[in-house]
Amino acid sequence: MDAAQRHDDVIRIGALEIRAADGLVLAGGRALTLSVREFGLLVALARSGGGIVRREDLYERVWGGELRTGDRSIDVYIHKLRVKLEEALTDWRFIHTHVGFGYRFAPEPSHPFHNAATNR
Amino acid sequence: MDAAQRHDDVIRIGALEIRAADGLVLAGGRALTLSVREFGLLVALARSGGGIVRREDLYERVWGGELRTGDRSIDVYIHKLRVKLEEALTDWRFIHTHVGFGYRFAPEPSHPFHNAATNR
DNA sequence: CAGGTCTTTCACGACCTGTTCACGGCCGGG
DNA sequence: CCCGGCCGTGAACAGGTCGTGAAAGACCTG
Repeated sequence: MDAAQRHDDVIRIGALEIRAADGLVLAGGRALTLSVREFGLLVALARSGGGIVRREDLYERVWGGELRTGDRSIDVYIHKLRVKLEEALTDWRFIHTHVGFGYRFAPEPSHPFHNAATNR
Repeated sequence: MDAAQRHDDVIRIGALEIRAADGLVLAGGRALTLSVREFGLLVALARSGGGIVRREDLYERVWGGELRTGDRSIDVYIHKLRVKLEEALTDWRFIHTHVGFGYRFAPEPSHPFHNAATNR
């Protein structure tokens, strides 16, 4: 049950509670202050059931229209979201980058209990 | 609605779950971080039903085009995949080399027992 | 208008990737 | 033995992708 659980328009993931209808996000009970883009991005990610969402799809769902080559809006807002989430729920990481694929939303402890940092 | 949950695109082999559509691979529940080539190679292997895949075929399916003589890309990425799989699922070997023929994908315990006790 | 907030764009740098080399082990044939 | 083909593996390299801080626009509100 750490996976996304859709209940009408209330999404619960980890210590996050997203009320899509109200435009409200609770992190561990406290309300987050998000901008429109930040909120849209969060909802789009949270609704993807832990799968990887391609940047093109994210852009289309949140911004509408097609993602132009060179547009870095997504990166910037992913960053902003990460900062706010991290600020609210320390030692949890929600947004994971999959280079060349897109982003994945899932709660994972930020401390690597079994370090696997061997990239390459 | 979010088209994300498609069972026809999910391959399950041993403790591996490959969501070909999402570009996502779960090893024992945890998400694996693969590059595009690594993922393509894994999918190509996993879709071969445990049979041996010739290097020429692998190259054509993953890289596209013909395998040039002297090209060692496949070897390198087979290695990278092995490392990541092994790191995620110790004591299981998935990629088996058949010298002169190609590679075969199947979960086998890394410590070969000759007992009949081995189920599958 | 003036000030504040939200978005987009820019610039720089760190990290990631795919490819190619280089070296060495394994193995069967001469 | 020695050789040559085949494969494992570490490393170098060039280019691409992504993270991030800050500037430049847009927008909204009184």
